[in-house]
Amino acid sequence: MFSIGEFSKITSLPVKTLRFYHEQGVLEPTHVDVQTGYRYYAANKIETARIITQLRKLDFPLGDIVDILRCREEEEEGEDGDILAYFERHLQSMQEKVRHYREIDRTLQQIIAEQREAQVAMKTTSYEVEEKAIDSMLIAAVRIKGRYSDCGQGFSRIGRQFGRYLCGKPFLLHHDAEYKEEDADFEACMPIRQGTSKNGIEVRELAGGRGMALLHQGPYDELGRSYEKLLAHLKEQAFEFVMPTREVYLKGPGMIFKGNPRKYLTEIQMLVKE
Amino acid sequence: MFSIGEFSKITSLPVKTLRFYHEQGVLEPTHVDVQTGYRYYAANKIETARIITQLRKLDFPLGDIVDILRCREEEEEGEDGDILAYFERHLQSMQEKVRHYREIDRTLQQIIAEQREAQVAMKTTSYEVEEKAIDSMLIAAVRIKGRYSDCGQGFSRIGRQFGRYLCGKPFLLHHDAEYKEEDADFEACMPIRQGTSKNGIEVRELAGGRGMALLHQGPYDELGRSYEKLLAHLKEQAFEFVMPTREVYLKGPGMIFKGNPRKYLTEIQMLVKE
DNA sequence: CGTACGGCCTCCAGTAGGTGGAGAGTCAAC
DNA sequence: GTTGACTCTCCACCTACTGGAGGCCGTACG
Repeated sequence: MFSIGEFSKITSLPVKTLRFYHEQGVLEPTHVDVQTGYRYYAANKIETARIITQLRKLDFPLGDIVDILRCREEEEEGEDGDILAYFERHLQSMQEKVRHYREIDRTLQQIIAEQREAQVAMKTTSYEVEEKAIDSMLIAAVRIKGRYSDCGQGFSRIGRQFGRYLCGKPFLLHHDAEYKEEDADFEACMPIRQGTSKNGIEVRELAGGRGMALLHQGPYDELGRSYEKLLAHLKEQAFEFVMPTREVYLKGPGMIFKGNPRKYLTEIQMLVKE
Repeated sequence: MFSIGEFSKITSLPVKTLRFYHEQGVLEPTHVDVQTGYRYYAANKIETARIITQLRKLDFPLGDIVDILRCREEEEEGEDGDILAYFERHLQSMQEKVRHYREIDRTLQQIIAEQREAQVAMKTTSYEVEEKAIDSMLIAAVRIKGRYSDCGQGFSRIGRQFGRYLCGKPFLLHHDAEYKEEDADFEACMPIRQGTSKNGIEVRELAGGRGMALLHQGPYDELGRSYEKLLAHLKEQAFEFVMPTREVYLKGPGMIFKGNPRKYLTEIQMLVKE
């Protein structure tokens, strides 16, 4: 018979925990001194303690452990208990947790990447028209005819469908030559690594080329000023641009923080004829 | 200004939770009536509530949320806070959890598979010598010279190293022609899907062939009887066997339950010359 | 005028699996 | 006999809520 301290050293379970297990009926001492209340454990309890430790490492709830231990005792007499059922049920819930935390993990990574890119863009930026080569890319696109404010629904549909294949910033393709409030014709697009058209989302290769780009910092309703600046520059240099034009949302309202509109960053890109 | 009930409907946070958030200083009402104690929330609190909900969905602790919200308020004045640090730290702990639960998941699957196979073996078994073709297989093996009781260490070393690539029951290869107590020469082996030799564990292809096998039910110290039976059978049929012989542990003491030794199942296999 | 109802309040308890501490009793050795 | 190590019980604390009791306030109905 071991005192609680000795038994604690043998099983490497804290004394407090042993007392708690006694209270919960998970691991009862072999004998309790009626006078002093001292707990004493026989050697065969070591095996029980080992089993409990193993099951706890697998995150079994104490209640289940009690049941499983009871099953085990019955099983000694021959019949194969339904311990397996406990394990299968538990496996289910563990897989559930894996899914849950993986989902969170994925979302966090996305948020962090977004935030970091935005910070970099914030620092290395000059707000002047610059020429840049625009690569062709695979995109998922939803064509919308209506108001620009409806573009959010397009993006979230793409996000739901292709969430894990996204590989760049969302952007709009404008198919209207002039600004339209009510009946605009545009596409909400996201670059993706792979995928095929489905559920009204078109996946296609978007051609690149020689482009002129201007970064716009500030709220979206001030984009007009930047368009003006970019168009003026193109006219000055005698470039002719091709439709559609692109509006890339480098930093906008995040999925958690709306942020300060004065800090939103948008790049206007136009491909030019060579 | 909304009463707590109205605000609850807007934010889909239970009234109880709103009161709790007030108490914790996460989401304070705009105004509290001094007479009645009634809480009243202004419209701008809806956004705060949304952020809290989002962060809670990502399993952020309330304490962190308080800090993050404070950061956000400071950030309105311009400086980019260290919110990112919170996200990164949280990402770490979420990845930790994914690893943790994946590990549990893997172990549970293994236990369940083991248990199930053992049950099947238990039912379909005849305890007579039978001829069976033994396929060649890739194995991880640790050679041990000493006592048979040391084989457990070999298995656990292999388990740690190749845990996720295991694809069959553990077995021993006996290199001694006769039984030795003290100075036995044997290998602890596990079939694996892939891998290369390292850390004193040899990975190699183990040849198959025509074999004779006998199932043994009961504790290991009674294996001698089954060896006797198998050898008698071989002599009777004028077979000549080749070394090493194999002892496959179909059901033994599990990693959780030691189980009843009377129910242990071991298959003795010997390859014969043709 | 009395009361039933809905909304709101505070305070207390409980969840899972322990951990930490206070204050008091017990054991074995010197 | 005393010291120091050991053990006991009881209570509080952790997270993020949830549930319930008992009570206040204003309004509608009989």
